[in-house]
Amino acid sequence: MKLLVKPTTVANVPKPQGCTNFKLRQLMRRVAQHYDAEVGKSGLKGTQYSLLSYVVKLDPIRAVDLAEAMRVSTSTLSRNLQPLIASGWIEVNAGNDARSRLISATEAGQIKRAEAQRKWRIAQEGINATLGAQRVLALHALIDESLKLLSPLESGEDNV
Amino acid sequence: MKLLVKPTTVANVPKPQGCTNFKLRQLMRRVAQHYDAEVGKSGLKGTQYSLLSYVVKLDPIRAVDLAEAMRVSTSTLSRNLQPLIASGWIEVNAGNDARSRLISATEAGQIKRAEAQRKWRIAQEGINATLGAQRVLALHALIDESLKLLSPLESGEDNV
DNA sequence: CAAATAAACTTGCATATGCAATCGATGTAT
DNA sequence: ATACATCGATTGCATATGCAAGTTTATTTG
Repeated sequence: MKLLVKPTTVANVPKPQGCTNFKLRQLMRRVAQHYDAEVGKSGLKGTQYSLLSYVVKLDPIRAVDLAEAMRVSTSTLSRNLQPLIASGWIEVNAGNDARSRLISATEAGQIKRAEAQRKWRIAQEGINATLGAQRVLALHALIDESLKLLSPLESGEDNV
Repeated sequence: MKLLVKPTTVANVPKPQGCTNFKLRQLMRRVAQHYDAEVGKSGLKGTQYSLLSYVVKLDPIRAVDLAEAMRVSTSTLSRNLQPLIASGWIEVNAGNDARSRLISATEAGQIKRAEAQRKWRIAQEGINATLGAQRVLALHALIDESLKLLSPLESGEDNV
């Protein structure tokens, strides 16, 4: 009996070939270009759109919390905020604590975000069309699962 | 009749939620950290390991061709080569053409690559273990398919 | 209360990334 | 042959990214 596809048992999974890191970067670069081409029409890079969107959604929020939500280092966040502050779309006000500050979206920022969101949707639908919704769904699911497995958002880690 | 799972027909695929661009970047950052932690022990960043590996494999190769193979812009490549040249792992020699140059790995570069590869393997196996080989395989396949669909490597585009 | 710790940000350093412009070398068409 | 287009590579500009170290403020401890 000749099987076209080997029966997949736990011990029978072929080893992945190639470097996950490199493959991810490759796709990320290509995808970023696609989004930038569309979202860029609003004056925002794709990354800036993501950041502004998170601020709008979580407004007002501390830098640490925003960094954790976006899973980016605080140092990166600190710097990535600058262009948006300079453009007047985001502002930083005093927090309860004298060391922390609260990040908010300005009036102009919310408007800009809404404008960019329309471009984003076009870009996203382009991806959905090119890759097929099914594939995009699978990719999203795989990414979400992988992130969970890789960084178990330590919350119940009181074990000492 | 109540279906637990909707039958999936072409017109019945739910729209993907969230931003593919952002999700990809999130995972890429996390994965890069994982590889850097291990490969870094050899003195190479994950990205530098990828670059050096490509040079070793395609040696000797022109910058344009290397950039296309790695799907990175020539400007990025031009700069990313610098640290490796400075470290003496890669060298650039004259090409046939007076404008082009040929990139090669030095003796030291090949040794360094072999050393880094051992670290890379550990990192990759860590990923395989954490995510599960099955999931990594699926992810790789999805990435490869997506790349093909997004950038049809124009080769047979002689239509004028 | 003073000293040691921890928390919240920021900064120096190094790298990654791409677009547009530039520069020199080739190739082509008239 | 000469003007124009192309190619191969680099550079200016702007952003993204993280680690480690530094600063200021708050909290915990002795």
